[in-house]
Parts: sequence; structure tokens; C-alpha cells
Amino acid sequence: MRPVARSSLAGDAVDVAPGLLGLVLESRVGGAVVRGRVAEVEAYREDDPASHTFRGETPRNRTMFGMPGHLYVYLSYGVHRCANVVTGSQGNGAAVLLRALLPVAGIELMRERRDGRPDRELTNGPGKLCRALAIGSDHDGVDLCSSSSTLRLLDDGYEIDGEVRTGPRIGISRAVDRPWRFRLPSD
DNA sequence: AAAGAGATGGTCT
DNA sequence: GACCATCTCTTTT
Repeated sequence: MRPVARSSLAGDAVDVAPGLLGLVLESRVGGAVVRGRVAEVEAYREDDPASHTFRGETPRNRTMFGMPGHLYVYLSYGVHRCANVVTGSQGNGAAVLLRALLPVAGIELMRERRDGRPDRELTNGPGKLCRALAIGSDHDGVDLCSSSSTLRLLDDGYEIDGEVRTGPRIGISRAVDRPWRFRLPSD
């Protein structure tokens, strides 16, 4: 179980995104350890009409233009938080949205945070997984590659069994045809 | 099993 | 004032 190297996130979001599948996102927010395996992601780039960064840098999307390996957190529909892994180089506004995880550790705490919902619904959505891992707006900009962070991206050597599935992104109204959504075969 | 709608607030025009 | 990178509950087949 080693932290993910920042250099592995420095490429194009569309190339980096499928490589995030199978990695482990660890939360130590609040003291307890909760972990989930990345099962579904979506890539967003600066030249992409569906991306928050398409119209340039603003206070909200500032993190996406920063260093790769940091966490970009935003408020969705005024209700839910969504978490992204920043990719690309400094100055390039791109990131990969974490759409779903598979619970790996701390499932009891996830159940509490998710109000006793069935296990398969604990982390099968971008807002849901943030809830289960207690990710809030405070965590925008956290370095996922630093061992001292409360939120980290880890590699436990998991090997994907089968072929990564791709498809169009979800919940957007522009650039709907780009097949930049990736998920594990087991889903 | 699928479809519809309300909640709710920040961000940008 | 419009637009959301969503979720949950309710209503209808």
C-alpha cells in the first residue's frame, strides 16, 4: 500500500483517468480510516465545454489549475460535494471526477454516514462517496500524494481482471458525446 | 421497474 | 436570474 506518485497524474486527463481505476482512496477525516477502491471516473479537460475550466480560471476552479495529485471539491446542485483528482501540469485546468468506489475498509462507518443504506448504495455515486468518506469543501486543495494528508490516493497492487469499460459522461448537457467515462469490468 | 420532481446554494452572466 | 459533473422520495406502470 504505497502513495500514488504525483508524476503518474501529470498527463492528459483522458489518459490518466482509466489508470485511476483500481486505486484506493483513503479518508482519515475525523480520525477513523475509511477506504474505497476507485470503480468509476470521468475525465474533464480545459478544452472541454463540459468542464468547469472551459471558460478560464475563477475562484471556484482554481484548484483544477494547480498541481496534479490535489483534490478538487465542489458543491453540486447546491446539495452534494463531488471530488476530483487534479491531473495535467500546473496551469492546465483538468481533473478526473470520482464517480464510484467499492468499499474496502471502514464499512461500518460508511453505513452510519450513509444513514443505514444498503451496502451497494454506500459509494455508488459522486455525492454518495463524498458523504461516506466525509469529504467536504474544506478538503478542496488537499494533496492526495502526501503521506500526511487526511485524504490520500494509494496503490495496493490491485490488478484489473478484464477490460476497462468506457462510455459517455453522465449528467452533463454539453460535449455529451465524448466517451470519457471509465469503469471497472465488475459493475 | 421506470419515470418525475423537489431540494438547495454557489457560481457566473 | 439561469444553470447546474446529484440524490432521494413519490408516483405510476
